[in-house]
Amino acid sequence: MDRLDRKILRLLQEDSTIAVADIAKKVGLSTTPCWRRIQKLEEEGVIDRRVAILNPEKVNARVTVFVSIRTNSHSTEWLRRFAEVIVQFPEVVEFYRMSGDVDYLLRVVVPDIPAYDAFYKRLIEKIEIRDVSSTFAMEQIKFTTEMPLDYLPVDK
Amino acid sequence: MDRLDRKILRLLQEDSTIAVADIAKKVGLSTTPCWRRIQKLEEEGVIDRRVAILNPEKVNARVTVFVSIRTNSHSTEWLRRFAEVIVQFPEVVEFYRMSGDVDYLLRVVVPDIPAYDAFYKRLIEKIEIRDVSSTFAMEQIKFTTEMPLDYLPVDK
DNA sequence: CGTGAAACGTACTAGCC
DNA sequence: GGCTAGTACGTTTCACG
Repeated sequence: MDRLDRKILRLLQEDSTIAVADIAKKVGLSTTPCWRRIQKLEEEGVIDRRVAILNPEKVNARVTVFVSIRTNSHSTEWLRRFAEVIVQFPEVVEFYRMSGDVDYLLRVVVPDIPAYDAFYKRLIEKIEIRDVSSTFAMEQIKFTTEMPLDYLPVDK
Repeated sequence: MDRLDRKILRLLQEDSTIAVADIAKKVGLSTTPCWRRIQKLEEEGVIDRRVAILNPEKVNARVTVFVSIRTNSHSTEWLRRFAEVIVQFPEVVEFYRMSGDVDYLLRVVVPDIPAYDAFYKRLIEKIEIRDVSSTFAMEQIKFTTEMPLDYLPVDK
C-alpha cells in the first residue's frame, strides 16, 4: 500500500461513482494498473463496501441522541444477549463498549423527541439496564465516513 | 415516496453497487420505472452521495475517542471560528452541538493512544477550550450508515 | 407504469511491450 | 507498470402500449 493506493482510497471515500479511468487520470496511472489496484484493495478488505448515503432530513431521521448506558456487572452470556438486543434496533446506528465511567454508548437516530421516547420504552422493555442517560444533539456540524489516511505507513 | 421507494433506498443503503435491473427485480418493478425512481431520489437529494466504506482496522484507524467539550460563553463569531477549526481535522469524523451539560461532542478516529495525544495537543494549540474530557471506545459493536426508514410516512 | 430494443459508456479480460 | 483492443455488462434513452 503506497502513495497511489492512498490517493485512490481518498477519491473512493469521497465518491464511489467515479470511473476507474478518471481515478487513473487523477492519480497519474493508466486505467489497467489502476483497476488492478482497486481490485486488490477490495480483495484485501481495505475497501469494505460501497453504500448510498441518504440525507437524514429527507428520510425523517432528524434527531440524534447519544445514550450512555451503565449495566450491572453481569455474566459474559448476559452481555452477549444485551449486545444482541441493542444491535437489532435500526435506530441504533452506532454502538460502542466504552472505557471508564460509562459502559456503553449508543448513537440513536429518530424523527423527533416523542419517537425517541417510544424507542426508549421499547429498549428498557427488552433489557434491564442499571442506568441510562440521554443527551440530544442540537446540530450535526460534521459527519463523514472518510477515515483519515495520513496515518498509513508510507509503504506497507 | 411510497413503499417501493423505501425498498429501493433500503437496498442502496446496504450496497450501492447493485445493478438497477436487480433492484427492479427485488422490488417488483421493471428496470425503466425503477431507474426513473432512483434518478428522482437523487435529484431530490434523498440519496445524498455514494461512497466507499473502508475497513478501519486496515487503514490504521483502530481507536475511537469521544471528546466532550465545554466552551466558555463566546460571541457567535468565535463559535463560528471554533467550528471551522474543528471541522478541518480529518481525525474528527463526527461533530455535534449538544444540549445540556456538554456543549460539543466529537468522535475522533486515530491509530492509537499516542496518536490521540498528539491530536489533542494540536487541537488545544489551535483553540482555547474551557474543559475537555476524552473517553475511549474499547470496541465498536455496531456502525452503520443505514438510516431507519420505518419512520417515513406511508405516502409522501 | 410496462415492455423491448437501441445506443452508449464502463468494467473487465487478454495479449503484448 | 504501460499500451491497445475486444467482449460483456450495466446504464441511459427512446418509442410505444
